[in-house]
Amino acid sequence: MTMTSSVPEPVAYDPAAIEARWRERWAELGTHRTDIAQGESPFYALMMFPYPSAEGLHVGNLFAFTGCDIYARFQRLQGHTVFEPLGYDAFGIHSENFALKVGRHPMELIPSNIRNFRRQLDRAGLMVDWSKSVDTTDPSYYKWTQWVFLQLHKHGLAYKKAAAVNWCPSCKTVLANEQVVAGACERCGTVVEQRFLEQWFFNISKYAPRLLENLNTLDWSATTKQAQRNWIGRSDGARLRFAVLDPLTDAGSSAVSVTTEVRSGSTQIEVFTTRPDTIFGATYLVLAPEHPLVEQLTTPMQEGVVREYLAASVKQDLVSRKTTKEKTGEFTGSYAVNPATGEMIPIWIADYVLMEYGTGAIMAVPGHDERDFEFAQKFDLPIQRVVAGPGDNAKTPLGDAAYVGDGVLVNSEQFDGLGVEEGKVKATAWLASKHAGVGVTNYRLHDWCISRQRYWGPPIPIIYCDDCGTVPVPEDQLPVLLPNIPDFKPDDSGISPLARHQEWYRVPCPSCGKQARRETDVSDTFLDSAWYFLRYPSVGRDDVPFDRETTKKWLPVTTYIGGNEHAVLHLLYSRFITMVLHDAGHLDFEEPFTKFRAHGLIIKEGAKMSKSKGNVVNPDDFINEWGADAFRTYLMFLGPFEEGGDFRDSGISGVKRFLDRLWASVRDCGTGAADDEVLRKLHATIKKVGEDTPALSYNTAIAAMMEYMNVLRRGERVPARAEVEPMVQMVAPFAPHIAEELWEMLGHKTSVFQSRWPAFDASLLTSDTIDLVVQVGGKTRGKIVVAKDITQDAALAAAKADPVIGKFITGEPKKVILVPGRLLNVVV
RNA sequence: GCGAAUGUGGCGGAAUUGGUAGACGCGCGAGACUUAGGAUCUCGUGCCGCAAGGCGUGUGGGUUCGAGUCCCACCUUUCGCACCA
Repeated sequence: MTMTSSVPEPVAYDPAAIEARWRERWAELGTHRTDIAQGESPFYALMMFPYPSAEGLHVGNLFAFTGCDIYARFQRLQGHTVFEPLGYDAFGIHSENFALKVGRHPMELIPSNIRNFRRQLDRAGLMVDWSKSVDTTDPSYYKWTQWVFLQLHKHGLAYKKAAAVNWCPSCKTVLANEQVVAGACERCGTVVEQRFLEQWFFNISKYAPRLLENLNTLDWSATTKQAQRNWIGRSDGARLRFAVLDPLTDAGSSAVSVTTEVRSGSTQIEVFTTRPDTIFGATYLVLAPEHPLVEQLTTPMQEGVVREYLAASVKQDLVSRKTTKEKTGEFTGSYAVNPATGEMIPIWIADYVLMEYGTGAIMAVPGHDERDFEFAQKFDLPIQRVVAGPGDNAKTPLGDAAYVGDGVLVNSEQFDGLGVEEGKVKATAWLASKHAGVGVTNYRLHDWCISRQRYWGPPIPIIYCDDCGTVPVPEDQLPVLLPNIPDFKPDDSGISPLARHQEWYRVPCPSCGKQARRETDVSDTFLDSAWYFLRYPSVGRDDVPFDRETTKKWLPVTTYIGGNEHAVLHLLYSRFITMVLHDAGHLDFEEPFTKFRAHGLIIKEGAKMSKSKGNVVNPDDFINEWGADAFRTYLMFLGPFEEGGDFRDSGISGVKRFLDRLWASVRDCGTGAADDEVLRKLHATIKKVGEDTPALSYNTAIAAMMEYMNVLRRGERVPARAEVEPMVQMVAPFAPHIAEELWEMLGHKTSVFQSRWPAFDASLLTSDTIDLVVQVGGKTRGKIVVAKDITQDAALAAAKADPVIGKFITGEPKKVILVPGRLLNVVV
């Protein structure tokens, strides 16, 4: 070292130069490549792959990726072989709509978007192994997406049916239920219409019980699990059968004598209820307008009004149907028999009953269901109390609202006096014994419609042959390439743009060789992303979607970090596809993500960042001005990772100052012995950062390192090398470029990420004396320095002797409480 | 309506099992060094008060020697689901 005489200008921290240098070195040395075959102690750190938009990387993307990257880098310092891949989810309506808007073809737009994303991602300092990336629009990828479809088809889990589907008139495509938000298209906000189209569905509802059950075994964010539980929507109840009276014979006469036995052979209406205990209060039935029995049950007298009602309800869009509180309906003219009371009850139709749920028919118990009550009031139908709440009896009038609370059954013959829960069980058993019902569990989860009448997706690998019917494309003929067509704009026909291209869809039948035609719909983007994590480790293998041995070694994913906006879409579909592939013998695990953590949202000035608000932060600008290390660290410092935080432009300066000080500390550090007090703080910091980082408590980990820096440099002291070296390792996951540079400055020849996380010396963290807090009458009055194991009497004496505290202790204490190592409370 | 969160200085946010509320950072104030400072460093910074002291974690009660933390009743904001029988 050259010193004294002419003092040389100290080398300042120059993020731009350092970061460029380490980007190159990492690429050169392949630092971020994971040896998939040799990996010992494999650790698969997954982040949700982005949609490569034309706008480029969003701060929200970087927040998520950085959080995952820190976790992954920390695990690497713990000695794991970490695999951190990233790819692009580039198919889908979003890309296609954008391409249409700017008048370019997605096939040329997406690659340029990806290049831009890659440029931005490279600057962020992620430890991503780019040799194992995926692009869902690449035939070498979607070949296997089509393969996944074929596996479902092979196992009877993919089927085609004409169904009322959600149709977005603006995007001109079918939407999954999950993509309809409050009756409007999730993407463009247009009100969704009902249409009847032939669609491919995946039978995910069959897996509902398992998807629900398995949640208990997963280490996932509680909010995410809860969202999935709600979405799967289990409810326990019963299916009950109501015999319909023959309108010609029974209903015509005024003195109807009805047997309480359900007569076999007669028309029956099956309902689903969660309240079989209230069967004695069922005073009418309601069918959904689309219910198949409506036509048969409508009497000639009611035909006119029913028809009118049906016509109106079909026209009505789903929004008003699903959100209007005002009840509407019509009487069909027919009656059914309440199997419990034997009474004749009218059958109505109303659109507050949904065909998609349960059986599409309900028994109405207006006394104990708010919706039924409202309907009964409006149409003057009988309301019967069968549950008595506290203070009520069988005769207490219901007033102006249904009673939905707990209580005991009344007006229910042999069930009178039973509690609601017991009543459910006994009533179900009784009805079952009369062959009028059976206890069942119902799920809200619907089958997954995967057909999209659009262009920008993987063609569904199916061929229709007049002789052979629906024929799956043989696996050895995959991929079914998406043709490059100029006219990819969808129209109103409900038919995919691919259907305009005979040269593409006309193919020989794989089975008989006769002229046949391809399915012209493409599959939902969520199918692309439902299996991508299986592909990463096996990227490069063209013969299999995922290599058996590699998959065994690397999956399930060790830790998945992503946004909670995918709690019920992507995450549920991924679990489903994994389960199916497991059942088909392709995987030996059935849950793809052992641990999942949802990160929070970055907001700005109290609002979500959006172009319309003009509060979008461009990561490039910040990285140019402050460096990627400061930007990363700031993103993690502004709030708890799992909650997100408020991005303030001025906040980053504090983090930059911290890195400047760290830089100067290493640059100037001496070879002398470490100071004892500093060393104690260092080891406490190693402990804290080592605990907070894997807990994703990044903000407090950074705060702890800042605190240490304050101690380290207090009074402009020159730190010792031993005091700063572990600090470089601790900061490395957060600010990898500067850490590498400082590590090198300290004389190391290999990457800091080849080192091991510093160990802390527990013996340095304990001391013989402690600061004992003294309270008098519960109020804190000060603290005294005493021996760690001081007795209560000695502590009291010391407190009395303290000039400040002592004056509060007047007279003989009533009570003295010593919490060893913490505090003394003197009650006077 | 149902479900899940949330509420702490001027601001973002810290606080083991109940045990010094406000760590860390921004901002702000004072000072040092400077031709200069939007650089750097030092000190200060919850509120009221000259002080002693008092008051302070959405509101109102409660338990406790002691409550941001536990219990009861409300209120705020956010997110998810929403006529799911």
